[in-house]
Amino acid sequence: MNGRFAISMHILTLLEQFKGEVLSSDFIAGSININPVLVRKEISNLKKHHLVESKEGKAGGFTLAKPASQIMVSDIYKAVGTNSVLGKSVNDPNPDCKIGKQINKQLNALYEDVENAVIKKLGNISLAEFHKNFS
Amino acid sequence: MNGRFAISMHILTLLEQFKGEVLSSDFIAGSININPVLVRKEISNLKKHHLVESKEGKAGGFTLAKPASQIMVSDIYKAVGTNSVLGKSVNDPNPDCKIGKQINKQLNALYEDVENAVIKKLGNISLAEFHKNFS
DNA sequence: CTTTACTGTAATAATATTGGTTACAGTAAA
DNA sequence: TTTACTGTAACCAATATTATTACAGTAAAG
Repeated sequence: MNGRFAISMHILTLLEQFKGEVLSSDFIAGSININPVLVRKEISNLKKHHLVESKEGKAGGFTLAKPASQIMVSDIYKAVGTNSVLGKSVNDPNPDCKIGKQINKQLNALYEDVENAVIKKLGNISLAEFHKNFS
Repeated sequence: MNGRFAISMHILTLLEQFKGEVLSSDFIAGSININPVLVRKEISNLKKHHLVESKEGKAGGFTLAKPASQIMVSDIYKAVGTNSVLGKSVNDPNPDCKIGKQINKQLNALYEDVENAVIKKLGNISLAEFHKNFS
């Protein structure tokens, strides 16, 4: 995976920290230390998954779409949802080989198992709980 | 993660399938459909972790270093051990922000938790069991 | 109604990571 | 001493990721 999960977590934790306020992409980018456009792109995705709401125009910006207690870290993980935990099985193995012929299917089954374990684990933690760790 | 875990799984499953025989990197590469040098590179790592043994010279090649029943998929995962399941927290966040200052520490704790869940899951499956799925 | 401070998004450039290839020294069987 | 391998280094190509620029659209505030 890439750094997108970390960015989404950072964004959402910030929004919880400043709940009640509307945060601009510039402000958020300043905390993460990345380009504001990346923040807007990432939030565009979080909006699609109903985790964040935005307001356009002057004094516009972002807020959480629902209470942090109702956002599970697994929701964030699924929203970011890039590639699998164990990587991709991008190879195009030899179909004339018994192992090559079936390896992708078997690996994908394994990947799915692990993915579910991860989601279960992250489903135990809400954004509110994650945020409580910040002293 | 990248495709290295898939490659290692493929290599080890092949070695189990042809146990008793010594497989060359050319043969293995033919099944995976990648370059033989990549196979040797990946096996170089598996050797370091005592999962594979090699024999140099003519008629040389590779074999499993121990019975497949004694190799857990978690061992393979740990051997490949590239980056974390949830990605990296490569950002260099703003230390003047309460969230930015602590986010990496908090994310790393989360990552470790998830990593352990994955290892636990993969610790239930041996290479022998994985190989049994191939009909 | 125009200025200001924002979002939204496309297009592109820079950088990092990953995978592929060539080359060749070293080894051991035949 | 030839042959068929491993072991690695060095380099190149392909791909993925992240950063930047640019600008249209929106809404509050004067």
